[in-house]
Amino acid sequence: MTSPQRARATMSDVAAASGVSPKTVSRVVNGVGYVSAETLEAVRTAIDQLGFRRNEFARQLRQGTTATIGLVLEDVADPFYSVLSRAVEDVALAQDYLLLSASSAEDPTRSRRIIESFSSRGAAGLIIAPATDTDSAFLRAELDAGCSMVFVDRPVPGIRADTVLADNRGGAAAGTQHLIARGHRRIAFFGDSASVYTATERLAGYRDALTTAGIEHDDRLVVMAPPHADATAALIDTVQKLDDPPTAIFAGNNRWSVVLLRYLKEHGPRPLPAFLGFDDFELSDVLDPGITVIAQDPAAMGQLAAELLLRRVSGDDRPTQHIQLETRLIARGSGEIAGPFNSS
Amino acid sequence: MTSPQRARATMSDVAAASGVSPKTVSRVVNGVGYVSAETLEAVRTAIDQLGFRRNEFARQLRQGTTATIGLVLEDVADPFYSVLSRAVEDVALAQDYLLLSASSAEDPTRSRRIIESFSSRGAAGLIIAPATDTDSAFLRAELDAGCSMVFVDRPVPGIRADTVLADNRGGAAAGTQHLIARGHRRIAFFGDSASVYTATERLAGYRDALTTAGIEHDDRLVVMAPPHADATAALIDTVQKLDDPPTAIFAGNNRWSVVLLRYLKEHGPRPLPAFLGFDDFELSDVLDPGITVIAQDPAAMGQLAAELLLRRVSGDDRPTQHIQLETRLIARGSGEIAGPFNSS
DNA sequence: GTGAAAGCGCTAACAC
DNA sequence: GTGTTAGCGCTTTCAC
Repeated sequence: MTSPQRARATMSDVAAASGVSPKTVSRVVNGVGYVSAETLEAVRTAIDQLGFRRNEFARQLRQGTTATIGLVLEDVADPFYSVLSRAVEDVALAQDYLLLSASSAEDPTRSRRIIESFSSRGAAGLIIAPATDTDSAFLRAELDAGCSMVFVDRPVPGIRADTVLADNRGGAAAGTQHLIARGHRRIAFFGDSASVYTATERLAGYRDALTTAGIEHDDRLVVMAPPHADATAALIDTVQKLDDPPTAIFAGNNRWSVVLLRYLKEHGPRPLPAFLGFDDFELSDVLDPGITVIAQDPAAMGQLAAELLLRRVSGDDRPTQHIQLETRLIARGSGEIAGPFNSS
Repeated sequence: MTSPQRARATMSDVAAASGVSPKTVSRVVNGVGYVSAETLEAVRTAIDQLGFRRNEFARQLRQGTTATIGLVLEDVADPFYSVLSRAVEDVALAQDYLLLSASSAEDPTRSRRIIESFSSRGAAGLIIAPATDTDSAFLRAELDAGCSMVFVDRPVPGIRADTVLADNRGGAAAGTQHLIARGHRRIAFFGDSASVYTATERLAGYRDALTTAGIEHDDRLVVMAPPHADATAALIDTVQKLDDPPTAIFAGNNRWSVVLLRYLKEHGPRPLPAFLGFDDFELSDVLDPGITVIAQDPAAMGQLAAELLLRRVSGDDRPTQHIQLETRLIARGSGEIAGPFNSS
């Protein structure tokens, strides 16, 4: 049983032990300024002996800022965000920043609480995938207080800050067009709640493609709801049991893809309808047929956002940047099932 | 253009604005001690007006601790850990704790750096999925310095601290037994590097079951390697091309499951061998056949660890606890493919 | 119910 | 090259 040495050594302790002033210890610890090889050695020894570690609070209180950035997203357990999160972390750590992260769970109140905590803990900047209805006046106040922000995945209306977004509309249009080109005229679209930015953008892209192809819009083929609701089965059923059911399905995000694929396996019409999902996911290539997707690049999104933020934090005050990431269609089979009007 | 009010208001500012002393403001902010309704009102108004927010560093410098816990895991992008992470976060937030998290990437140096940062930022406690070869002397020093720790998924040899682990050995034995019962005698095992605790435990469970059934161990059927290596295809090939190839495959973790299933889809012998994976994963039920797994419960692991840690942090000093979570076999089809010696 | 004084551990500014 | 002084913003202690 070692007796726990409750009190951490301070710089003064180290200074006393090595016969120099606290300031010299500070110089050694931070590698700033000149220190003679001799005293350096003495101080280092004392540091090791006492197990000294710099007290970050004191340092930060003095300096007013921290090498910490905050990440707020909808749910770390969602693969899209967990990959993004890891990318942010890697950039942060490479520049000696630490990452605070939390899931807003799409709850504006929780989201605000998180942002306040991060901010009052001196996060130098924040990367935010804003929850729907995030209070923008509040965010603006934070921005004005000098807290840099980069928004990922979704913008906040009325907030001037850097954004890194995917080309949701263009990607969804390309996906829909892909299905149309294979003879589909009745294409169902399942997206998240209409209040979610990405969902609405993707729906718009879907509609763009239908319009371009001169296909009538049938609202009964469109479902906009959170995919984790228990009601999903009923929603899907309603669409599938139309007199004129869809011959192709477009899933608006990876959560919907999973729910729909599960449904199709159990209750799906045979032969299976064509299927295309927005956002790639693990095992999409292992399913049979492989799932055709409009792939986003969450790692790139996280990396770019982190780099942008860290530049801002270090004083870059160039005009607000809006980065749009291209999406990429990956054909694996499910989206290449021909529709009834296929003429090829 | 609102001019950014660079400096946040302090308690003194609020005190001055409302004509009281800083200490009274402190009482109001922290809801401690008695304050007359009148002054309370005045102080609150000043706080809102000035946009005051308590400076956590100063508070923490004074108090010596923070309502923050740190989480160190292998990789947040791994679904097992991302689910665990979310569970920890929910428990933490519910008790007004913030979560610092970082991925060790199985690198003991990175891991140590992360733990040091967390600790010197005053994390009240840490939840750690220790990287292999984590320096235990270092951890012990941290523990002695008063930083509570709970280890999840893996223990650290020689460290006395709470652990929350899955029944890796028992689960793997049950899985192997399941395959044996269906007539398999040649069962391949693909696990992570032998240096990884869970990998070795699961291998031991696999061997337990073979021994119990009186089946000879064939080391050529055992692969222990990190599943993200580029060499996986070659490793799998070697096993598959044995004169007497396996009729069943046991994947030692979800990363290996994905790699193996991808291989089997493309190059697998037909009919497919039986397949069983340790740890459940998304879409395991949507694949055809559904993938039989030994399911762990990462959310429960995270929740229990967080609750345990927060109790420790609040002064609970009962003896070290070791929680073992049962695993659960979920039969979905892939593990029920009969082997050549099936007699049922 | 409220205030004054001191100090947490560090570093910026300046002196030597 | 190294030391001194002062103070970051808060809370603890104790006095009123």
